[in-house]
Amino acid sequence: MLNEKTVSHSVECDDCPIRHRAVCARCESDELERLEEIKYYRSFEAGQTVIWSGDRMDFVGSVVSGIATLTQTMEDGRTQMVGLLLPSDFVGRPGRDGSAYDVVATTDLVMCCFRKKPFEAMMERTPHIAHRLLEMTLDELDAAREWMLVLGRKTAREKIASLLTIIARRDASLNLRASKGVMVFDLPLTREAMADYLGLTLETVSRQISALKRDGVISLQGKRHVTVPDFARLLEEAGDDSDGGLLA
Amino acid sequence: MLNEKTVSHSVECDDCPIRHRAVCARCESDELERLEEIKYYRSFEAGQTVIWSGDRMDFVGSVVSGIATLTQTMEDGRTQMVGLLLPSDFVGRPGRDGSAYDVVATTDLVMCCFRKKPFEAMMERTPHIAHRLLEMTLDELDAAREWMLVLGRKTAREKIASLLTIIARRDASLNLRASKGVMVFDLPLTREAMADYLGLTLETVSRQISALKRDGVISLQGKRHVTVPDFARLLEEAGDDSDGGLLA
DNA sequence: GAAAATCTTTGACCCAGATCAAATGCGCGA
DNA sequence: TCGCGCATTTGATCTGGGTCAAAGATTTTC
Repeated sequence: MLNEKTVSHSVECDDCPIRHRAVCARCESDELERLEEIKYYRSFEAGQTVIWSGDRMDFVGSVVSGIATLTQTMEDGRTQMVGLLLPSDFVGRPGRDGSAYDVVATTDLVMCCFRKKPFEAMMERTPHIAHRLLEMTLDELDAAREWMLVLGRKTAREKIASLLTIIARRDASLNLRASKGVMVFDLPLTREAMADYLGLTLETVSRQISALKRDGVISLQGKRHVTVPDFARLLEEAGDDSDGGLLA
Repeated sequence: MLNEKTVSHSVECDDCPIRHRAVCARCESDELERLEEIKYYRSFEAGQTVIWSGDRMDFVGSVVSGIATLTQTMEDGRTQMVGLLLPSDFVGRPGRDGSAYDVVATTDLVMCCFRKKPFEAMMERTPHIAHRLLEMTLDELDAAREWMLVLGRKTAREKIASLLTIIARRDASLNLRASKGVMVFDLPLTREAMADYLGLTLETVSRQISALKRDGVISLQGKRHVTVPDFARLLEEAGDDSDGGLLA
């Protein structure tokens, strides 16, 4: 049941929902035209693996819509999520052949891809792309380091609150809303995926979510739809001082 | 007792010990000359703070010799190390004013610095620098993600073994030796610093080091000098399959 | 629309690592 | 050489989160 497909109907970059945030964000219209020549779309269904760790990767690309996860696995099966890929995030690494991680679509996913060689060549001639990619990579590095604090030093309750904080923030920024007061959003992850992100077991995730609900920090409609009555309270529970610091 | 000093005696880039690994690695000699005009050296003593989190940073630079740490601290004092800066590693972020982390010299430290504005301007005109910086940032991102697996999923014993693995590898690569068989090196970190890196307490670090010693995985001469009789055995203890994967 | 397959919650118990506390070095200045 | 300060080790005890087990919920399949 392999349902990945290469979509042929071309979409104009001008109308692209991630036009101003992706790796192409800084491109002038002539540069965009050349990118348009080498791009193609791929769709994946929820649950499908986009790339296996160790696989040879002959493309790079951006998430256009949907959500994917980057995961590392030890031989004995322990797994750790090391990245959450949201629309506009970049997948793949110029200058390296294999993927170090599994990339899995957690929702239906559309990606804007470029074959690696032509993209690398284009990057050489187009500082706007290289510059934007550096900026995005530095942001990801900050996010990864922020996450190291979560994994290394926070309690289970703080970890859950931290994850909710991130998802709420990203959802707000995607929908151009402010990150304060009452916030409402959907959890794009199963309890197990949350556990893999947080370095916990799924049972602990479930228990801590119940506890936050009991204490009025959040309320749930169904299993996935979350209401946060007071975002500042959630931040407190996450152990973050009001500043924040995670990338948008 | 502030003993930082700006060293004025200029050192030729050609003779620089990090010439071929730092952000300037790809530069041609004319580019190097222009870099040489805007560079200056700073020295720090062991224990000194190079930059405080939140400080305005008006320079960027490379570690020339010595070791520094990047750490994050929560209001209640919990701290997590998020990076270990070794010779050739880059400090600071073009395009951002403040530092997000504390940078502390753990040994005597020499840095090759550039004022941020001139460096950013130079980066615009010099793709070799931007390209190398992107490459280094991608490597750091890989290292950070590798570390997320350590923090999130490994046991205390595996964490210690993982840290020893990294230090042994980096030491070997710096001294152009192979990462196999018998390895000997110095620990550049106190037990407390190791605990901050690993998300453990210093007592647990001490106990696990004693256990590895008891089991013959390592032996110690003094508190800091380590002998690993069989590196493959140490890798096993770290839970890594033989491949490795951490950056050099 | 009933059965199957998932996903989620909850309970009981256990253990790895934290916490609290006390020695034991070890280097350094007077 | 002595004694003070600091890093480290080791012991005793506690606990947050893991493990094992069993019900619910919710969605999918036919």
